[in-house]
Amino acid sequence: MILPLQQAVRAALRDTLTTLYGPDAVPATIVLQTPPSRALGDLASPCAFELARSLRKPPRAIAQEIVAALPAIDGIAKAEAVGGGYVNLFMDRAAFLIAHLGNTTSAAPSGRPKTIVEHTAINPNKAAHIGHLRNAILGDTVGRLLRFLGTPVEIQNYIDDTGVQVADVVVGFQHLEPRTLDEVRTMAAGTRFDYECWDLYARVTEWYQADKARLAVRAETLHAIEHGEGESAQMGAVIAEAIVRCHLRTMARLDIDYDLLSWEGDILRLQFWATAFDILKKNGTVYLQQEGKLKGCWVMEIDEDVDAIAEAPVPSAGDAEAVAGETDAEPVESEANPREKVIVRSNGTVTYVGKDIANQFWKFGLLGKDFAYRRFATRIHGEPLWATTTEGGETDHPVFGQAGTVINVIDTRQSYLQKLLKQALATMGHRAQAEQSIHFSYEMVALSHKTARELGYQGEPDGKPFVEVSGRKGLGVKADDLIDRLIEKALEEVRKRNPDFSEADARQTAEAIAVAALRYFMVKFSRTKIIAFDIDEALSFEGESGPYLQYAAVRAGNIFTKLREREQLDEAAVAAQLAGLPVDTLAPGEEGDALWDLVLTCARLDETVDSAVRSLEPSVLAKYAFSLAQAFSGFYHRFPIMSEERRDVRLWRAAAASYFRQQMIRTLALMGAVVPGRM
RNA sequence: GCGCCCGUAGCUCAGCUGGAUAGAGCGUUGGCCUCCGGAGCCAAAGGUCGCAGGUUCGAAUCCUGCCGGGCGCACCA
Repeated sequence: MILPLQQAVRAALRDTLTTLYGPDAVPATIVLQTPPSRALGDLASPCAFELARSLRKPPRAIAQEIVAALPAIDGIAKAEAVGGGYVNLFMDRAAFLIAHLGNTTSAAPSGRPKTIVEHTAINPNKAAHIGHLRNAILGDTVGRLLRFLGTPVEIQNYIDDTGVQVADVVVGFQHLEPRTLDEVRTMAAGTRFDYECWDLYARVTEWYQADKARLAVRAETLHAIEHGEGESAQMGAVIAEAIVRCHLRTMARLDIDYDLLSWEGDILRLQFWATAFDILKKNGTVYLQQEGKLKGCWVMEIDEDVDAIAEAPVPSAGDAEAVAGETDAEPVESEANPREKVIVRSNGTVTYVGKDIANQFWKFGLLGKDFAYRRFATRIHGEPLWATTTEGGETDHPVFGQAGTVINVIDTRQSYLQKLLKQALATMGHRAQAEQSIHFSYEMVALSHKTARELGYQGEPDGKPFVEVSGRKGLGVKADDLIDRLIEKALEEVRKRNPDFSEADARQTAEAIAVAALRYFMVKFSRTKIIAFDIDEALSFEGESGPYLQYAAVRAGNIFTKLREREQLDEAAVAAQLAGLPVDTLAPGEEGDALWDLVLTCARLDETVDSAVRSLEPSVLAKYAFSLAQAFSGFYHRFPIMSEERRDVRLWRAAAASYFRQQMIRTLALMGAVVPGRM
């Protein structure tokens, strides 16, 4: 909300500097910052420091000249030269609060093209775990942030239904259990099919390890699935679809859902790859290697300096899952010949990179082909969830794809391949799309040693600071287990504090708290930080946590509950009465500064979202949310409202509380959390 | 070997495009519930910002080189 004001201030400063010192002296960008305390002002410019050298004058003198020459700015009450040479500006407090209270209009729909955000993309062969939660929560939050700014967003979830991971579970059912297709169908209809597959998948991994020759079974099965042949393929389809529905249920618990599920099988069957392959061959990006160990493969040369293509990282699609290497990693490659990446194997099958290129082409509307679409399920708020399909489908589907920007949420271990993808796009002449292909990368979620031990993991003490989650080994915290434990813990607290709650109310409140706790936890670390997941830390509802944010908002709400009971005053009435009040309460001084500090913090939501989107860093919003709650909690304890006798003071304080509640509700909504009535 | 990421208080992390005494949570110590809910508030203790150079009026922040740790560099996804 103070963004427009900042623009006005910058413009005024620029004009003033030009008048005083000539156009050459004006810095390219006028830096504005926030003074460390409200008593020092609301906005500060250190421009006098920059000018000091060229003007050969002390910064303080320059600051004074600027202040004297600065024209009146709407919304700014006064300017001062402070300290060694800062130009500090003070806002008109009362006018600002009155103007912003109750104003929750977010950015108007911009004319910007659609942004596709692809996230989740869990292999449909087992239950979701905490690593997948980080992906989905980050992706969902980015989508919300973009929408807040008025950008049209399409959320996609890529389903790798034809990969080895599904094949492995098919192998498990066919060779370890063994089960018939019908038996698997029956199991798949159960509620915890994803958990059953979790265990089976781990057993299959052990089965392979016991005898490497068994890997041939996997190869056969994978081939059958890729070609849609026989019972293996049917079983794979049954498994994938059932597991996807499990994942959707899990994510829905966190208020995460999707516009479209794109199935890899459809990409294969519709031969999206063949189309992309033609283009790649035609311009030489991909060529047939005639000799060496890659003889017979279609390969792409790897440009070591891919970053030259664009600033932003890379695009992709595909599965965000790491497959733990089962053979020892062979680091260095052999000869010094240019490095090549296999796109089509010598047996004619396409690698992940190839499929990804085709998918990325489609997302930008560059493929000249489209999927058919079917209704797959009903979304959380009632709209249909669409899925791609190969043939038939329904005609009344929305337009999918054709985005201006594509953000793929995939963990950082895939950065190398994402780079290749981006390079491929650029090489094929789609520079703009290459630049708008953004790899939203984040570090993995591992387990703290303590939590790993609690899960029964007795690994060799390898000295590493954390234990890696591994779907293959079945080592990890399942998403639903974690959510259940969070709800359980929240329920205990809610019952203790609200013995009068009905069972349903208590349950609903506990769920809201659990969601806030989990989502805040996953978003509060910056993307580049490895989360060593610790169950006790995640279950904490104190300090920097989601429930702390909700609690602050609930308390603000309680104030208005009381005001309504005792004075028939609601938030709108408070806002309406401010205009005629004396403004002494807001005047500089202990209370005025504290109250104003809270108001100004509340006002920073818009610029915070802006900054979070520009840096693609949701933790910026989380940190803001926490500081917002802290600001209110401190204020709440220092300045009581109900017991304050002076009417004007009481109303100004109530106005600040109301503004806080409004902004905290919006902030939490951006993080997919709600504020319960009581907690 | 090459590439990317991390290294800030005992622990986990913030620190925006360089700027005013380096912040928070947890933990520790000590206070605060006849008064809008203690999932809270206040206070104290605790830091060579990995190391060394450089740029700058000014560096946790930018550049270079080291040191320590993680990840990646497959005809796997």
